[in-house]
Amino acid sequence: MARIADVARAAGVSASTVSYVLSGRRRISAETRERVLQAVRDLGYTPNAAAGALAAGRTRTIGLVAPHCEDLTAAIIQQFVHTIMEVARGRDHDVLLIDPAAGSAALRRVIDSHLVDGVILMDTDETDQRAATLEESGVPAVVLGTPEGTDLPCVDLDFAAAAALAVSHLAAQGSAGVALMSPPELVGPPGKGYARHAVSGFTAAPGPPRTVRVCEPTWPGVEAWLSSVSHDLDRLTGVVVQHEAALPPLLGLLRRHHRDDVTVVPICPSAIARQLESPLDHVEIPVAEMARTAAETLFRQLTHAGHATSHLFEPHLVRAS
Amino acid sequence: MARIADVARAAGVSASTVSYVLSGRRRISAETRERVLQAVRDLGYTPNAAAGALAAGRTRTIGLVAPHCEDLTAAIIQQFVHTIMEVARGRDHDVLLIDPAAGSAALRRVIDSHLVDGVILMDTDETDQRAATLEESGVPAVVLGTPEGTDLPCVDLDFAAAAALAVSHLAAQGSAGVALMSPPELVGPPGKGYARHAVSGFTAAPGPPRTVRVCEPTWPGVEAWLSSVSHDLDRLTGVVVQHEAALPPLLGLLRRHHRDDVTVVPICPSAIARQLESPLDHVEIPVAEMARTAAETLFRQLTHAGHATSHLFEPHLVRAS
DNA sequence: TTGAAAGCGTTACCAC
DNA sequence: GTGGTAACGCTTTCAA
Repeated sequence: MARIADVARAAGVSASTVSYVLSGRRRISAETRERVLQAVRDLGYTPNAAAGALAAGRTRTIGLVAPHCEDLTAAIIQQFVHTIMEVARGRDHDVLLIDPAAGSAALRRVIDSHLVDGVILMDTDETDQRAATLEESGVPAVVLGTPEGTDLPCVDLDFAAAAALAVSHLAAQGSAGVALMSPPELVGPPGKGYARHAVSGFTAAPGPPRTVRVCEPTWPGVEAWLSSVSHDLDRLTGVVVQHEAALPPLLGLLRRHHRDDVTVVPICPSAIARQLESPLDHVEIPVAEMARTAAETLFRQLTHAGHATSHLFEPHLVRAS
Repeated sequence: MARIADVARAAGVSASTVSYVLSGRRRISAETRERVLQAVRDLGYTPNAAAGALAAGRTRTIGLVAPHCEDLTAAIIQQFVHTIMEVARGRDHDVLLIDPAAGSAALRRVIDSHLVDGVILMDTDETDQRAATLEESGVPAVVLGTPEGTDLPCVDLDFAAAAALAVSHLAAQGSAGVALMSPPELVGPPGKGYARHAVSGFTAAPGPPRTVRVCEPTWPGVEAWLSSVSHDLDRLTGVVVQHEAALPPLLGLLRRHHRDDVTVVPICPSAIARQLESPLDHVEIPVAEMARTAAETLFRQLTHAGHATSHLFEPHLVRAS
């Protein structure tokens, strides 16, 4: 494989000139540049990443801690990962996976060995050790979620507002009693911020009587959940669902029990709402936008070395078309 | 951050000794090793990955091309990715994501810049350009699926046998007419090998009358599919499903139409079969085992530099418990 | 059992 | 506008 010296020789210039042509960090005469680029093409030269990283002190790689899940949520995560990779590639960076199960140690190892220039941490807890580790390490980083006690830039949907929006949508339809179906991640410690935020937004919003219950994402789990909330409320007419994986069983069971008086408003990505048994009005989780924002917030730190800011997305209601 | 020279100084040895202690590639006296390790701990030394990669000519990183999907299949992919990462970490390697949408060019770039020591390519077509690129590049690699015209080691489930097994299971129950629900990926070019293999195994197996149709993974899509196959067959009593995302709508619609005379046998991971409306006998896709095998096949090439062999998994029927 | 030193292939500073 | 060259931090051969 050709090295930079080979290209330099072929083009009749020095190695540094080749480097500058390729990086564009120096003015090079048009003729010289053309000769160099021709030599690069002729020899099929591709710079050695390790050598570049060693010399320049940056790897052009970002680390990504993505959670591992077994249900419909996996599709969301993938969307996220994919979008982040898109942004990264657009800036000539690569993406290294960091094991979410390995916690702070994995982060420390990857950072200390200088494998990455920055990190995106998904799926943070309310008190997230990894976020603390990240902050203390000093690498550029962005977290998804709203962990407490960190100054790292966060990106998240405003889940309190999202739940409130769902309630007001149901209230406007004249709902008599509304239940929030929360994911098991609500219960901690450590709990997930988004679950807790949704509960507070749900509870605080004006409207009909309400109840909140956690649900297992299985058919029997949803069946049990339904009977619980039916006890909690005089009359159940609306369900706010913050638990994608439970949606197919919920819709199936409501239909089976002929409960078409119950309106379901999920808080979920539109891609998931579209795959359901019946199209539903929903509060959208703008996954791609959030991922893009997270990635761009990271790159802002990598390039301008400027301070990055958090971004809390406003929820929007998407009507079933 | 401490460098190897700092550790060497602190331990009163040379840098090479530190390197050897850490790599274990040379016998070191117990006392020296202890002193070195102590210094490593004291200074919090972590070797610089780029420097190591440059000097040793290997990155301890493997590349992974994982497909991007929007439905239930995403959970399978994640399981795969997660298992591969587990194996990689067990061998002190990291995993770099390679954009599946960027085709051969992405592979070439990653390989030519020596970002990775080997590659795992998922979701190959029957005639896969990327597999060809990979083979020609000469890097250690493993592909999932059975692309034609490559000598790269392949890992896959024997989908022909899997479909045949599903048919024989239905035949044993006295099924009168069986339909295969194929994924849209059946139609090419380029088509997916697994879809084509399933069709041939399905068709060739002895048993009741059969029909094969492709299905869109939506409720209307499945509705349309059901009416097509009902025309094809005198009497539909069994469905072999090679299309995870279509399972929830299929089960929902069969129930809605009170077709409990129809038995559904999916070819899918057990994790997915378990999340369904009703537990189903299914032909298992052993995702974790396949991922593990793929990763280990790659590492066999990385370490022994020996020739790796393909692995076609025998299908097994898993009964709903 | 250990050390010295020559690379590995870039980048970027300092000259010209 | 271009070239020389010293890093970057490690691995590994050669010598002792």
